[in-house]
Amino acid sequence: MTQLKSEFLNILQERGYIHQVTDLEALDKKISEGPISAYIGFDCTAPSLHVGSLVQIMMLRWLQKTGNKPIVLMGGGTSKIGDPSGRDESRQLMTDEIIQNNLDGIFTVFNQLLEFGDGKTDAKMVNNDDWLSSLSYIPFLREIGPHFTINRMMTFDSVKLRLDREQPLTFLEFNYMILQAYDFMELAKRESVSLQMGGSDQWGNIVNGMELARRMGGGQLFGLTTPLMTTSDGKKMGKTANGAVWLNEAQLPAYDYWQFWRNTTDADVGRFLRLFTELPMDEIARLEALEGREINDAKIILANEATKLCRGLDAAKTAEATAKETFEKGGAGADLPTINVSSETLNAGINIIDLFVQAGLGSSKGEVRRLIKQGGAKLNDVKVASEEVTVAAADIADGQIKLSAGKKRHALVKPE
RNA sequence: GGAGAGAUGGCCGAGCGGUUAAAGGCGACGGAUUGUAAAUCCGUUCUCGUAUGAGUACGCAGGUUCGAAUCCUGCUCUCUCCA
Repeated sequence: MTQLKSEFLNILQERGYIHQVTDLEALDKKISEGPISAYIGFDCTAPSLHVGSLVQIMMLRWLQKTGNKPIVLMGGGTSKIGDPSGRDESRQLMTDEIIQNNLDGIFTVFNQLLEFGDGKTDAKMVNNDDWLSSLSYIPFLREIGPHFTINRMMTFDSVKLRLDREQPLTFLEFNYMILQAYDFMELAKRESVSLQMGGSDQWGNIVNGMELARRMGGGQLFGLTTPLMTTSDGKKMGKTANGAVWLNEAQLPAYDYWQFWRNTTDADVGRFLRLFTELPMDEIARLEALEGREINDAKIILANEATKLCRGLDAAKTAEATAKETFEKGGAGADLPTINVSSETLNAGINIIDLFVQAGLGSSKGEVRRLIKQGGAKLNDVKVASEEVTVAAADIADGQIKLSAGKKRHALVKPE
C-alpha cells in the first residue's frame, strides 16, 4: 500500500473503507495541503436510510473529524428520476410530497451523526432539486449533451447490466447518470467540492462527473468508493427478521438495531468494528482476536458502539440492558417491543393466537398456529401447549405478560 | 409497422385439460446442536377454521368444457428478430 500523508485517507485505508480511488496520490497530496470539501449523494427513496448507507456516512464523520468539510447531497431532484444502478426494474416514480417527506426523515440521521452549521468544518446539506428542477431542456442539452456519447454510456455497468439482462431501461433512467455528473460539477462550483464518495455501484456515475467537469474546464476532481457491504457468508448486508436495518428509530427501534449488530457473524466482527465504530485500531485488534464464546463480548461492544453513534448513548444502554435481562437471565427487558391491551380485554380473556398476531410475533393466525404446533411459542417462558389457550389477567406477572416466538423474538403485553 | 417468444406463489423455476394449493431450488420461520455466531441435520412455508372443510391464487377481461394455470378470443406489459 502506498504511504499516505493525509490523516483522512490513512484512516480510511486502514479501516477498510476504500474500494477504488481515482488518483490516490494526487488526492492525498491535495488533502494534506489543506482542508477540502467532499460530498456523498443520497437518494430520497425511503423515509430512512439503512445500514447499507452507513459506511458512507461514517466516511463523512471521519472527514469532519479530520478537519474537512462534509457536504450531504440530498437527491431531491434525482429521486424524481430514479437511479438504475444495480436494479433490474425501474423504480416507481415518487411524488414531490413523498420525496420531501423522505428527505426530512433521512436528515434526522445525518443530524445525529454529523455536526451541521456554518463553521469551517461544519457539515452542510444541499438538495440537488435546487438546481436540477429549474434546468431548461434545450440549453441543458446544448451545454452538457456534447460531452456524453451514447457509446460510452452504454459501457457503464448501470446501463450495460440492464441491457444484458434484457430488462428495459427507460430514457428517463438513462438520464440519471448525466444529472448526477452535473451535480458533481455544480457542487464543485457552488461549494468548492473536490471529492465525491459513494458506494462501489456509484463508480461510473462519479467518474462521469469528474470527466464532465474536466471537459468543461472545471479542473481535477476526485472520486472514491467503498466496497460493497456483504456479510462474510456472501449475503447482502442489512437484513433482520423484520426486513431492512433502518437507521431511523421510527423505522427500526433501538433494541432491534442493537440486536442486529449483536448477531453479527464471527467472521465479520473485526471488519464491522473498523467500519462502524470509532474505537482505536489496537482495541479492535484485541477484540477481533477473541475466540469461541468470548467473541460475544466483542459483539456486544460492537452493538453498543454502533447503537450509540446512530441512536445515542441512552438508547444503546437500554438496549444492552434489555438484551442482558432477556438472554442472559431469561427475563424480560424493558426495551422489548410492547403492546398495550385494555384491562377489559384481559379480564375477559383473549385467545393466544390473536394475542401473538397483535404483538407482531406472527403475520397471520396460521403462522402462529404453526409456531405453537412446532413448540416455538412461549407464554411467560412456558411453552404454549395448545392453540386454545386463553390469556387472561391471571397471566400478568410483574405488571406484564411476556410472549416469545422462538428464542430470539420476544414481546411484552401490558394492561392499560 | 411486420414476425415470433413470454407473463406461475417473497424470488428463481417446473407444469401445458382432471390425481395441482401447483414439483424443485432459494429465501424465511420453528426445532436439534451451540456461543443470541457460522456450518450441519429435522420440520414448516396462501388465508380462514379445532377439524372433515371452505375461500382465494398461475398478467387482465371474457369464452369453450362436467372440469382450465393448462384450450379459444380480446386487452395490457415485456423480450427477440425484421423494416
